[in-house]
Amino acid sequence: MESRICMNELCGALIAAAGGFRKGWALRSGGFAKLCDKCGTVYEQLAFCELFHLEDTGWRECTSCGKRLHCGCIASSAFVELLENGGVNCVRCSNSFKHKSSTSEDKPDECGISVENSVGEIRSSVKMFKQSCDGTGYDDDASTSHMKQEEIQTTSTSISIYNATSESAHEPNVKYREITGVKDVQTELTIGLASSSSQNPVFFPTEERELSKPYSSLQHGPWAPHILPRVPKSIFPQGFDANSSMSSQIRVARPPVEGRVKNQLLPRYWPRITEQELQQISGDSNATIVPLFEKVLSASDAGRIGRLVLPKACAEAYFPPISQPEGLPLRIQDVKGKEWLFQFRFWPNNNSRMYVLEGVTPCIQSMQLKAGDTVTFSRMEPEGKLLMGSRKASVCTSIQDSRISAMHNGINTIENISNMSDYSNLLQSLKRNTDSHLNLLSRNVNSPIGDTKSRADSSFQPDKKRSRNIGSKSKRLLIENQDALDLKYTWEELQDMLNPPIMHPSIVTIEDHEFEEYEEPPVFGKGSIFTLRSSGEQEQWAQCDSCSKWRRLPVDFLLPAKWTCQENIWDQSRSSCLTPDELNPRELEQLLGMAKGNEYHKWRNSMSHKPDQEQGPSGPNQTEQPVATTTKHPRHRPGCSCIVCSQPPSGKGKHKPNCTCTVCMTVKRRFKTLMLRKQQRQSEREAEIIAEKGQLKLGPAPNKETEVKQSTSSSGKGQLDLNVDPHRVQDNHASTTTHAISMMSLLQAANQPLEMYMKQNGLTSLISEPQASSGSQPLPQASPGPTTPTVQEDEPQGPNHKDNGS
DNA sequence: GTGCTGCATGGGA
DNA sequence: GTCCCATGCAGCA
Repeated sequence: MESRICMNELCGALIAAAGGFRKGWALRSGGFAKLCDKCGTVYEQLAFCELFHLEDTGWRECTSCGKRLHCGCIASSAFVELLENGGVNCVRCSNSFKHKSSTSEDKPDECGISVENSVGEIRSSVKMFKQSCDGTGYDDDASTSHMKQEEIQTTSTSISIYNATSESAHEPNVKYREITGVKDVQTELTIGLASSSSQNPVFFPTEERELSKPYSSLQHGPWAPHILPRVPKSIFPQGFDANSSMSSQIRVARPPVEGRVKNQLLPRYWPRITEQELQQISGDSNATIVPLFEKVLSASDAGRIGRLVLPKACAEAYFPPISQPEGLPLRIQDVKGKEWLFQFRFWPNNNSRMYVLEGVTPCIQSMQLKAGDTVTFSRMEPEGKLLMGSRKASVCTSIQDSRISAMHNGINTIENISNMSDYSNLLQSLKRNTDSHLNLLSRNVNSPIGDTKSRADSSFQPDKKRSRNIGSKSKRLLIENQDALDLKYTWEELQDMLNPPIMHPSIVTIEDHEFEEYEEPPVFGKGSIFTLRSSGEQEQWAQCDSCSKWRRLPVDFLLPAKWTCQENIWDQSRSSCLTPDELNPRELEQLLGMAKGNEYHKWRNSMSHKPDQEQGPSGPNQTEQPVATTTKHPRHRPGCSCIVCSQPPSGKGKHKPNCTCTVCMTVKRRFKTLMLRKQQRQSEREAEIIAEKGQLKLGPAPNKETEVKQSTSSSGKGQLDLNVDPHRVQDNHASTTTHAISMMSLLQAANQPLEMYMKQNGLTSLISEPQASSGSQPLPQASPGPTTPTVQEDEPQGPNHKDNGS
């Protein structure tokens, strides 16, 4: 058994992991402490404020007004006012609590909290504050303890779990169990001390504690300070500023002031929850909500994988300690009162941990969250229940966050923000901000209904960290790829996308720069869906904010934030909410289905580039088939002819076997061609074998590579025909021994733009409509093409290719 | 082929 | 250089 010297230099007792920490006691607040039996030095303690709170625990209740005071940890410091003498004041009645010191002889039956720092630093210390508990709070007069020390002595394993289910939380005799095997225990309110394992006990004196070490041995020792800035009472009357102003949001989420920098939560995790949101969460109950932290959902968080990566510091500070990667099941209640069960666990990662909540997908979907939105974690007091809220990445927050970001960047102060109009300030802040930040905003402008790509969503993240994501991973974003180019909106373009609610701004001159000042903040356009008719004509569909019906609008109409049927000036017959939907349910479903993956910038692209007017699926019975941007591949737009986009949809909505749409016909033809080619290769091999046999007699066979080279050059500039006309293939079979396949030629064939191919081959458009050839690369009407698509888009093309088969 | 799981990788602070 | 964490990805079911 490993022995250790007591870290208390004045003590120096040799303490064994097995027996040295004989004295352990549970906090009513749900934590444990262990101390040297000789000197009383506490080695590990869970400050209750940093974990779940049990009902009636974790609080001090003002004996005068009943207002619950918190111990003063970062998470809930809103409720205390520090006193110069180290005490805390009830912010309501100013009744203060005494600072009680303790000695080694004065060991507490249960842990209390003391405030021992006159400059606002609160330390949770077992030694210095003796309190008993009567179950209603922390009352010095209480003499009874529901927890007998004998019951709670830690053993050599030093691992205990305080099974704090709602029932047991009130029971005098609280059950304990070993942490091993607790995975199956649903520990909604489990408080535990993941102390050092029996195999590897770790104890650190304060100075040596490293925050990267497991939770158990860190942060929650008696010396672990929860440092708070001293907050003037006047600005902090109720814990949270009733005005959900930016400053109040920042103030609510105070980080530790100094010292253990690593222990500080990064600003991006500070909860910016507003009073309004708090009320929404708490509902009608009298419960107090303690905002813990928040996180902007990344693409992975919001993805289907169902794992929400938790900031390490937050996870370790506010979630129960876990010592095994499997972690614990965790119940978290959403704002609707629905409880979700997640698995809170971690992955070992570079000598550290990555904390994740698993199984969040249903919850994320229920909240209709996507990347870029924010999830907030709070704790309901006194129950200690974990709560999960959310905030959409709305324009408002982005404006606000932009301000915050700008301020963080030293761009604007609160003062000059207040001096400027919101709009002007936003513009100014944004304009001065990085291009990426700007682009992030712009990319989401007028984004259509439905899920957009997660990357785009994540790019909407306002703060600096998030904004840098867009360009961080080279794999994710090559600057020259199409997506990146799509991001390159100019500032002027972005301004165009802002739809000020009134059209006549007043002009304000600030530092020789003129700004348009609007009475109301700018809004981004309402989402809409862009479709392509069989005629090639683009149109826009917007949903009435009043009746939710979808109306057809001109494609170039920029929607305001709110739009109703009454504003449908283009179609008087449908300028009333009483007018039925233009689309039948099926069409509507189709439209909405296609909204997924549709993105403004793609529409914009198609507008600016005068899109490739290739037709989507359109048959004789589909006189009007809206074509949204493809979701198959992020770079592809309607009409993209690449091999990816030509594939039939997989999964839901798969085309029927007898479907004769362009895509299906293409695939069928390709398949046929592929089979023919396979046969052809087989024939080639056979012929080769025969030839080789013959060569054995006549002489050495030509190098295969040479053969390939020769054959490639003879088959039209090295291009490969994946979709050669079967008949021609048949006809030319005799001479196709020269056809060879290489990966490069396959790729070339697959990437051959349809338009180029058609142009080079003098083929007509795939669609019969004349508009279809009005793309950026007009397709010559070399011959009166058939009205049914002539699909040969993948035939091999060299720049001078004339005839594939011959 | 698809989805899940656990870990690895690498950019950025 | 260290740490965090978003995401990639191999292995597996």
